[in-house]
Amino acid sequence: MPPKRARARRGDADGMTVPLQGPPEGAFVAGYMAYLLAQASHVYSAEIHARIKQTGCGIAEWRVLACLVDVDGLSVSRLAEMALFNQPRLSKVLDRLAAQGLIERRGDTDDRRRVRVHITPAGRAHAVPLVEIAKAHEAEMLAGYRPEEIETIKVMLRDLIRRSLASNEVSPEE
Amino acid sequence: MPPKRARARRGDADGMTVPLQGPPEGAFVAGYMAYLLAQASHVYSAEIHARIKQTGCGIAEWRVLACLVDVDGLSVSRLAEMALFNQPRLSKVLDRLAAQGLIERRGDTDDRRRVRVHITPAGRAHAVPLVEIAKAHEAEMLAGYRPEEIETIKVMLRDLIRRSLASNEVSPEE
DNA sequence: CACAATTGCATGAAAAGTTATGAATCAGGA
DNA sequence: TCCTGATTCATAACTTTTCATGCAATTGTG
Repeated sequence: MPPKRARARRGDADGMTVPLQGPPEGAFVAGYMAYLLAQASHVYSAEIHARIKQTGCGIAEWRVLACLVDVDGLSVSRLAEMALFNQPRLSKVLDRLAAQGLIERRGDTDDRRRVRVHITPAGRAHAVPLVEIAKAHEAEMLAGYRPEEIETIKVMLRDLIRRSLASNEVSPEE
Repeated sequence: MPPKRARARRGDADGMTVPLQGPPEGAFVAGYMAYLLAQASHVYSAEIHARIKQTGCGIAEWRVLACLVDVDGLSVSRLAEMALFNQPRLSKVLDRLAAQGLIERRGDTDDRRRVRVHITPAGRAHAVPLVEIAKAHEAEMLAGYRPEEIETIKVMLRDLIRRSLASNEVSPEE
């Protein structure tokens, strides 16, 4: 057992240090939506990432497995979208997961260009406890909120996501 | 000038494809806060990242420069916190920025372990237009919201960030 | 003051990610 | 059918990030 890093703040299994305090007041970034979203994602997930890593699973691998527990048999590119990876990166993560026997690639018989990704029983056995850890973490993190507040936040985020996707779809001007 | 990828949806200067639609309804990840935050950050920033890259600046470099435009002369570790990098990664980004003459490292005279990072005039000249691009992007992205809605979202995010930092600080229950 | 512990940063080696491209397959006309 | 263009995924070459560690400076302790 490693000697337990002395007095580290939590959420740094990757040596990542979480900000003690954000940027100074009045700074550009402090009011910049893209920064707030990135910071929120970063600090909110720091602890769960640390816990996942402690199990020996990488974060990229965890994200893919979590998606596959939800919906199995996606094509590579759709899984990449869902896991927020570009396609070549996902291909390499899949290589690693396949090497561990956690996923399996199967050719699509209808469209033989396509490869469908399936989680194996071993993969599911690996992933399910991680999902439990994630659920427990979420419960801890949101313990200070009332249920309707949580719902409000999630609705707002989904709305922002929907609008962002809409913006990104519009024809590249010119 | 490169032949401009055909018909790409916006926000993929890095070959990154932005989801057409999130995960399926009822999926675990669809309701999982960490995922929503990551997805929101991802899709919201896709387009601005694409624009920044088109200028020839990398995203990591942009994040550091944006921070330095806000507050110059931070130490390496504090700048790393602000830019959401771990320390070795920031050190290497700084190497690249220094090689381009955009930043400068100066030893702290009080504490000679410390290195203070300063943006150079060339760095500022490089960064300021990028900040303008970012501001324009933010205005576009949030054009559909009323000002008080935007404020509400930002307040909620800052609150979530504050609470997350607080959670991360508590002694590791063990 | 001497010495152990800590802090701040850099760095080498290994791992992972990105970019550009290619091979295979499919789809839509002429 | 044959050809052109698009789609899906993998991969090679290159770049970046990570992990572990080392060195130097500072702090705390007796």
